[in-house]
Amino acid sequence: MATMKDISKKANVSLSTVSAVINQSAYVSPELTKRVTDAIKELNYRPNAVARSLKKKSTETIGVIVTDILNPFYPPMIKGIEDVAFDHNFNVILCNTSNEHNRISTYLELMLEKQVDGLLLANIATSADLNEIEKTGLKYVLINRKPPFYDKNFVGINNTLSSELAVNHLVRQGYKRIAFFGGDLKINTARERRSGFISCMMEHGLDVDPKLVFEGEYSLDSGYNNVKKMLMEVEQLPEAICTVSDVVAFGVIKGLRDAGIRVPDDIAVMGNDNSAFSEHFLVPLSSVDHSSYEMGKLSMELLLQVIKEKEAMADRQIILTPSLVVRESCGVNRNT
Amino acid sequence: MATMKDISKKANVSLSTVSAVINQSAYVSPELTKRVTDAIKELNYRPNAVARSLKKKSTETIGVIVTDILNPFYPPMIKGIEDVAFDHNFNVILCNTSNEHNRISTYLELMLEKQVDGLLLANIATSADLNEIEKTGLKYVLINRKPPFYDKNFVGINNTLSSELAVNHLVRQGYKRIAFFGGDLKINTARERRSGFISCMMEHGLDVDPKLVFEGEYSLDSGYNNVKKMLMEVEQLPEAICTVSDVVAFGVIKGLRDAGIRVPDDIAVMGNDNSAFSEHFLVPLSSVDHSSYEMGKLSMELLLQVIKEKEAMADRQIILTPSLVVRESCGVNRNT
DNA sequence: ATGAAAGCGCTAACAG
DNA sequence: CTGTTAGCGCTTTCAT
Repeated sequence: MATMKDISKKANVSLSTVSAVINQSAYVSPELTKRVTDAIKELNYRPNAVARSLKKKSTETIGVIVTDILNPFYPPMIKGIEDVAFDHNFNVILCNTSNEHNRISTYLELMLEKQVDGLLLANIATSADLNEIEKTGLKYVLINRKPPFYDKNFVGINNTLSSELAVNHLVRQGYKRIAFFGGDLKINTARERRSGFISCMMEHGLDVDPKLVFEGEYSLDSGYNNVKKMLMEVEQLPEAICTVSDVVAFGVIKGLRDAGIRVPDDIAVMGNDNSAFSEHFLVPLSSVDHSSYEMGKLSMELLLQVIKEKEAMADRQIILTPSLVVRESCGVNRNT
Repeated sequence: MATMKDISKKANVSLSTVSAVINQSAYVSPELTKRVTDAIKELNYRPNAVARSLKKKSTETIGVIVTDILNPFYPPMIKGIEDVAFDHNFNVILCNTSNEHNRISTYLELMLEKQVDGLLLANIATSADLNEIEKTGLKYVLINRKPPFYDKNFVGINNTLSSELAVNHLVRQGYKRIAFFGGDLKINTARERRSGFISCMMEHGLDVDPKLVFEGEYSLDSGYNNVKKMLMEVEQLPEAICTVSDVVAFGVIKGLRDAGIRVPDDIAVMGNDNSAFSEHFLVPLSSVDHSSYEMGKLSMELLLQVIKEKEAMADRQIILTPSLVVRESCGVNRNT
């Protein structure tokens, strides 16, 4: 690879002149400029970003840490991140922990060593994890989940509202006895969606049967297993099931099907997330869209601001508004 | 951030001693070693990978270029890549062209500047693209698709066989009049799958009606539109449809459904890819698994070898064997 | 076995 | 306006 030195020789100018034309950081006479650009072309010169980074202490690279790229929630988010990174000539180092929690420390160290300019982390839910992140001293923004009392840079979604949208739809469809298939209550999104469900039910003057409120995980298996459990333990089945996320809804529908229960004819099922595939699922899933592409985009834009700002800027929490997506899994309005 | 210099001062040893203990590149007396490691801990020192890279001319970073991370084909592949990268302390810079073909040049330049140790590129199908890649002088391996006459490092799948598996299954189910919904014939995978289909049909002594062989793209819309076309143009519908990929099959099934044609009762549909959601699709899709996770893994392993080898090593083409996955979309055996 | 010093390719004072 | 020079943080001969 040609270096700046090669260019300076070829063009018969000094190093700083070469640097000046490359970075347009100072006026250079048209003549010298041409000599330099010609030499660059001739030698097919490309600046060495590693050397530049060493000097400038900035790599124009950020790290993105996600738990499982196989989860359909992530690809749109990553695309959003990558799109704005690309527009700003930043690169994205992808770190996929594959749900192995201990990988995160290793990634954090690697990112530190590689001198990334910042970090984007999806689904950090515990103070312990947050601590590790803080210890790196890197700039960062959290996405989607957040640890207790977290009040720094964040972009997420109004989870309470997402449940309300779901319940309202179900109620409008005429369902009254509604179950909730939730997630891990250690995670704020699961807590908020659950409480949004309960309060909205009360708002409608509807009972929530404690036997019909399940905890679980954000996984298909969790939905499937909780259906089994419900079928065993509950004598009077619900008319509708409100789930904490689409993947859970997928599991629920599978479980119901396996038990010979039709969706939506016998029981309606509502998702939450609107993941890529819900539209094409066994039974097209009504859901609540969280626009994870937008989340990715906004989080990267926020991070970029944080990075550019020399002085620490005020932290910001961006909360997106979810929107209802009606498909087939909750049937047709019963009232009409 | 603490630097090696800080450590050397604190531990009262020379820079080279510090370097030696960090890299275990030379014997250092236990005593000095301890002084150094203590200092490292005390100052919470992390080596600066940028500086190291500048010196060593290697970044332990590779670039991965894909066309669209939203395509369910990619996440498993990327996961495979990332998993082996992680095991070797490599990082992955993700480049998502979002199907904007011109983005690829920009990414290539960025990767060059960032001095990545190598490149993994999925779905490079033209000689023009290949040329651009070659011009960078970077080490690379191609995944899945390949340009005409390409005989360098590659990991892909036996596309001919994938069609044969599909046809054999369909024939075994008793179908005789079988359509083929293909892809863009400029792409080798589409060509190979198509010719695999035709030759396997002939092998079985079955006619292939030219009106029942469609070109298209690897997209849902393509499948959908070709169904419409078929419905308009063909008087006698096929008993089964063999598709070039799952997304096409998705479109086909949607199109058939919209026309009131049931799958598999009226027409059977076979996928090819076995993408993540096929199992949960409207009608669970029978398909041919390409194990894209494995492809990702193997390609990264191959690239790592290429990078480690000082002398150019012989190029290698790894062709994986697909396997049949039977679900519901091709119905139950008609012969029994 | 340890240390001194040169240099990776670039940027940014500073001088002229 | 252009050139000289001193590093950025690290590795690696080469002496000692």
